[in-house]
Formats: sequence, structure tokens, C-alpha cells
Amino acid sequence: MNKYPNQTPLLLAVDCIIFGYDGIELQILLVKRAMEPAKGQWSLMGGFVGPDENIYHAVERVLETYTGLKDVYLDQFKIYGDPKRDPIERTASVAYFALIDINKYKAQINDVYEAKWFPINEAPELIFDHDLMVEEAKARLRYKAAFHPILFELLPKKFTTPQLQNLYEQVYNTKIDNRNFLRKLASSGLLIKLTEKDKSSSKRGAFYYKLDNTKYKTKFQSFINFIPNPEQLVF
Amino acid sequence: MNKYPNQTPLLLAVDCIIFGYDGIELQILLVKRAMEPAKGQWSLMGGFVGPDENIYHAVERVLETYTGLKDVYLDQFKIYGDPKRDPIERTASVAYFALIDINKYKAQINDVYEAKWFPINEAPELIFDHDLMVEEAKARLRYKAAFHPILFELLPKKFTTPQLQNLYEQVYNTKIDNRNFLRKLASSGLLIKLTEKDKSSSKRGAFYYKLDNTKYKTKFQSFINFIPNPEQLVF
DNA sequence: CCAAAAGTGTTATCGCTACACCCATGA
DNA sequence: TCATGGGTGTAGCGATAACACTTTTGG
Repeated sequence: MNKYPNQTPLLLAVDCIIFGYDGIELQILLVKRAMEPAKGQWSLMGGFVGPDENIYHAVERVLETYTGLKDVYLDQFKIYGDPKRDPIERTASVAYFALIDINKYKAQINDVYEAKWFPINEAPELIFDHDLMVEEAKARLRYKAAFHPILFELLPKKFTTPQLQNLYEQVYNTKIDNRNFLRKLASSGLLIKLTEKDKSSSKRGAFYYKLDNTKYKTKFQSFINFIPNPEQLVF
Repeated sequence: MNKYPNQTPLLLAVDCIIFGYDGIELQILLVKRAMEPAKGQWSLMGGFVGPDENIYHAVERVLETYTGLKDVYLDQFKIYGDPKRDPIERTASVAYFALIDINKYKAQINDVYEAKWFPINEAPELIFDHDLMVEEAKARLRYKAAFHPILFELLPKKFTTPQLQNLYEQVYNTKIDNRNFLRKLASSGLLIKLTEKDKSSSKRGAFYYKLDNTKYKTKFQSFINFIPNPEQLVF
């Protein structure tokens, strides 16, 4: 077939900012880059979009390759296209943030890739513009999580409300009044209380909850304000 | 310099969904495509990202070429990358929606391009996946405008509150109680009342207002809920 | 004087925030 | 028994939504 004349093509890639939560801190998953340039330096997980492959498929493939996970929550938040961002060849990169259950990942650890979780504030310097991507991904995560219950994606099937509250506190770097938080949570109707308790972090134990998946799906589009005074959020 | 081996490059383009408001309806600006394929069919305004050109620069260039306008409100909302979306050659397209003052555009009319404003619900069928882009741009516009005062970008320097309310009603396809609307508007502090009246749409006349640009900038990041019950918005 | 659009107040409800103490348990 | 983290209630405030009539004026 004919082509458009006089146009300069470029490479298209995807990069993932993969967030996880270990019950204490928000983490990101990084990998040691396996190819030149910058081989051996820390980087986001990414890959080129293949011929005949659509972009979403490419991210899913990259994620599965590096983490073994499918059906992960993914949010395409920006494309980075500075002509000089990759010194080897012009490459535009579609950035996604992913939210995964860190425990599911652990089960799949794959030592082919040198991958490592880092607490969000202790991550090493990354190649190219990946540090910028991480910053912007964090901002977008905050923005979106202020109104949509996406942070549940970071938790295991069974979790406790203190865990959940701590997660919100980590993401927003703030203290939340736990009575108000639990009231909002209850009124959201998203949680189902289980009879079992988690005794690992206190003597009294905290009840496990699970997501009400039906309500989760129907309420996902709703704006639920889990964060006090979200006016300051940058987007 | 060396290149990445075995990667297939593609073309990168930008497409703009340009919204305008004539005081009555929300409109989009379309153009008759000047090249094959689909020459002569209606299309969004777009163009290829040049070598050594960053993406944002490309949109700005495209917008200025077609509308004569600079410094337009632009929001990059998605990249469309289906391998078959352009039948000639694989092209990924970064979609932006733009909000412009339709009067400024009129002053710049440029008959080199066959461009035409269409009421949003009376637009013709578009090429490729442009209809999908328009639908998704509308959804994003609604989403964002529910919390950020971006719709002011569609109005001329001087405007009346009935015009503004009608704009919100058009965008959300709903009736808004005007006492509540005006109260929210007043409490936002974004408007400065002028002494002049617009008599064009009523005998009594409606006061003109202008934006308080300082407050607009500081409040832009704030969430201002101009729409009752925004819970249903899709994003 | 009348039609047509602009402009104006009140009330009830709801959701949010601030705030401090008791409970359960293992060690 | 005590240290630790889990869990609970209330009151005041502010924002929202529902609701209808008066004002202005050109024709």
C-alpha cells in the first residue's frame, strides 16, 4: 500500500509505573535495564509496541512478562514524546500506572529480570525521563484515588480497615481521623465484614473485610471522597 | 548513532477536538480532509508530529495553522494506537481537546482550509476513529468541567451569567436551578461584575461579567462543583 | 400593558469535620 | 495488669438542593 510521503516515523513504547503496597508503605517496582543504553541502571518496566499490536495489548504484555500478572488495573495517563528523551533513537512512550496486589506479584517472582520493589520515597534515580514519569504518575494516582475507590486494587482479597486507612495516609502523606474515615467507608457500602480477624499487628486483632465486587463495579464511576479537603490536589 | 534493532517504527500524529460555544449550543470545529485517503471527508484537525518536534508543539502548530489561535486551552486525554486505525500506514494519534472562544476564531477565518463549526449533536460522520475520539473527548470534558472551571475558556472576555448557565446546561444536557447556580458562582469569587449590560437577548438586559484572572489561576486546581450530583459522570 | 428573560431568599437536609475515650487481648 | 492498637458517638457547621415570585423594559 501507499504511504504518507515525507513523514519521519519513530518508535512507540509503553512504560509502567507499577504501584504496590506492602501494608506499610507505598512501593514501586523497578527493573535493571537489560539493554544499552544505560544497561544496568534502574528503569521502569517498559517495552516497544510491536507491529500489529495495539497499545493496550503492549502494556498488558509488558506487565505479564515482568510480573506474571494479568487483568491488572491500568490507567493510561500521559504520553511522553520529547525528541531527545531517548538518546538512541526517537521513541515516544505511553505511560501507564498500574495498581497491583504485591502479594500476587511475590508468588510470581521471576528472576530472569532483576526486578525490585522500592518504597516510593527511596527509589533510585531512573533513566531518561522516568523520574518525571513517576512523579506525574503519583500525582495522577492521588487525583484519581481522591474520588474513585481505586486503591482497593493494591490490597489483597482480605484486608483490614487499619491497613486501608494506612494506605490512604501513605498515598496522601497525611493523617486521617479514623472515625470519619470508617464512617465514609461504611456509608460507601463497598466493604463486607468477615468474621475472621487479623491478629498479626495487634493483640486485639482487626476484622478482615473484603470488597463487595458488585457494588465496586457499580460505584466505581461514582465520586467518593475518602480524603478530607481534596481541594489542593494537582492534576 | 546506533538504533534499536528489530523495532518497527510508526508515524505519530496529533488530533484536536476543538470545542466552541456560540451562546446557544456547544460546537465542534471540523475540516474537510485535504489528502488521501478519505480526501474530502470531514475530519478532526490534526497533523503529524515532525522530526525534532515535541508533541505539545505539534498540537500548538496544528491549532495555529487551522484556527490562527495561540495559547489555547489544551488537554491531552488519550492516545489512539490501533494498528489498523489509519489504512495507509500505521499511525498513532495523540488526542487533545481544545476549548476556544468561537469569536476569536471567526476573526481569523482562513479559507485555505474548508473548516466548519457543527453543533455537537449534528456533526457529520468522521474518518477513521475520529467519531470515537469525539465521544471520548466529550466525556472527558464533562468529567473535568465538573470540578474545574475550564468552561470559561469557551466564553468571550465579557459574558453574562445566563450565557454561562446555558453553557453548563448544554455540556451536561440538563437543567440547572439558576438560583443555586448563581450562588455557587458568586461564592467561587471567580467573576467580576461589570456595569454594562447585554441587551441582545432580553429587554431587561443581563449584566456582563468578566473572569477574575488572578483568582482563576489560583482556583484552577480547586474542585468547584458547578454541577448538581456529579456522581454519574463517566471518565 | 404584556411578554420574556433576569434576578432574588429561605428552609430542610445531608455530609463533613473535629474531637476523646473504652475495648480486647497477649505477653 | 498493662501496653498496644482497634473500635466507637456526637455536636456544630457549611454546603447543597428544592422551591416561586418580582423586576425590568422594549415593543
